[in-house]
Amino acid sequence: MELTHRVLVRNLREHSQLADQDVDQVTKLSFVVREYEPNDDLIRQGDRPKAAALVLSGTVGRYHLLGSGRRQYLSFHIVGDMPDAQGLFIDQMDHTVCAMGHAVIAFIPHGDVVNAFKARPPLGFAIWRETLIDAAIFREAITNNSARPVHTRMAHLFCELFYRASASGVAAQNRLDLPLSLIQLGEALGMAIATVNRTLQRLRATGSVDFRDGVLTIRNWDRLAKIGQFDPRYLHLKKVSPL
Amino acid sequence: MELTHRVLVRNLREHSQLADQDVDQVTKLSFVVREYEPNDDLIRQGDRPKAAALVLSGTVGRYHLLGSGRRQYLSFHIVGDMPDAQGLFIDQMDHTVCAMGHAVIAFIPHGDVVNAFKARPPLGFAIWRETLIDAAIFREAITNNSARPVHTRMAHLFCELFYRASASGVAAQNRLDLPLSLIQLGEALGMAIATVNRTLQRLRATGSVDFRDGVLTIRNWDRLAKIGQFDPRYLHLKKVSPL
DNA sequence: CGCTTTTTTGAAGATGGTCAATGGGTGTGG
DNA sequence: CCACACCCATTGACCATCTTCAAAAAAGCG
Repeated sequence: MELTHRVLVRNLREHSQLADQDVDQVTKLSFVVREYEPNDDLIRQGDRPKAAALVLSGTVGRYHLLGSGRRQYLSFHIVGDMPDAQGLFIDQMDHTVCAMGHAVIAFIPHGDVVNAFKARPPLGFAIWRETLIDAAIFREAITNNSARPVHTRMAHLFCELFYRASASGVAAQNRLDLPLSLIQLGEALGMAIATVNRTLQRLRATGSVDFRDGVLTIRNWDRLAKIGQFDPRYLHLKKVSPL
Repeated sequence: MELTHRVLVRNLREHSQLADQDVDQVTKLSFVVREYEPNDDLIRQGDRPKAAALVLSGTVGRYHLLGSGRRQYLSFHIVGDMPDAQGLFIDQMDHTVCAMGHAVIAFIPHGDVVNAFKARPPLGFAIWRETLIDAAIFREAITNNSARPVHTRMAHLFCELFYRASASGVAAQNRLDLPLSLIQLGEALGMAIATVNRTLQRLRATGSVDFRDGVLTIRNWDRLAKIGQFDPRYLHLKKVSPL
């Protein structure tokens, strides 16, 4: 089985049951692989994509571009995620998907995916579930950015990213590659850079996390989860216990 | 055709093409209708619903409950919306759905819906699209609450609600029933009540909108849309031009 | 090495939050 | 019918947080 197919199956199984026939169906999907450098856009706001992106490695982000030129990052994605699965049934992109660090992406033609659904509805439901979990992540981001103080907000984001990475098996022990600048972190959390920096220092001082040079290090998961008021149920993943 | 079926078909057609067979399939869905008073919860965080809610009349909202007891409203829904369509493929609710004003809701068993998908995939795709538009609304809320100053933020929410209501045909001319208190408005926009009140006054002073006693009145749509930096494309609806 | 970009720090200023008090409206019970 | 209670809206004053601005230090990069 091709890497692309393995990655997709593995990811869908983090939240859905797949029968052997579903897996067979996945292996019939065609695709092309492309590589991206940091800050490259994969799909732009306004585009009408004909293929769905699947992250094979690296980190990608989605963002809205505001009139002022500022970006609002909406979510971040790692191996196995399909950051633009919504493009399957929504013609025009309302946001942009970009590579945060170096990233390898497989593109699967929409037609192939839709045919797979018709042949194996449960496979369609699994991908549908994927988009629904996506929505749950957005909801949490609304709450996070609207109702939580800055240190809680940042801790929550770190928890989410580390938890999801653990579920995908890409978090080595207590470390995670997270190729973000403080500016980008601020554009995700709705804070000014100065605040990002100072908040980061406060969190560091609690001994729960460290984030520097694009690497997130978890020093005390329980403490971090507490600071971030993190309850992973909204991610709807099968049980994982980071650390 | 029953009211429930008509409402659903009408709403799906705001964004999707339905063939006659799809409509036939819709009429086979069974349902029960229930009424709710303001502030009643329809489905709670943690529930595992067995039926999907369809709004027949009134306004419902979705919210996260925070540790402090504060709510964060995530979105509001009107006739035709299925505020918990996600429950179809996600077992446990990660938020609560409640009636904002008096509301009439039809509940359609999940089994019926899934069978309909299998019989008519395009119908499934239409409902899938519905959930994807939902996600687009959440994304916009992230940006709205994270990156826009309070008056823009409030104007944007008013634009969205009025625009969607126009598309559904429930906005009478330039007025819309919006049974929200200032507290709830604040819990949606992430502002303190005092700020909500003062922001409302500022907007009123621009002559673009008025919101009082649960009624939203649009006085100058273009001006409001400009203040709110509102671009309706993210709603993915067929063309509508309010006013 | 010089250049750019990012991180760090400081200080001033503004926006919005908190707190507290007032008033209007509605519903209930005496 | 009035008194009271309660909820919601309104307003003012004060204060905290975060933003903005500016500048220095540190880190990549040709």
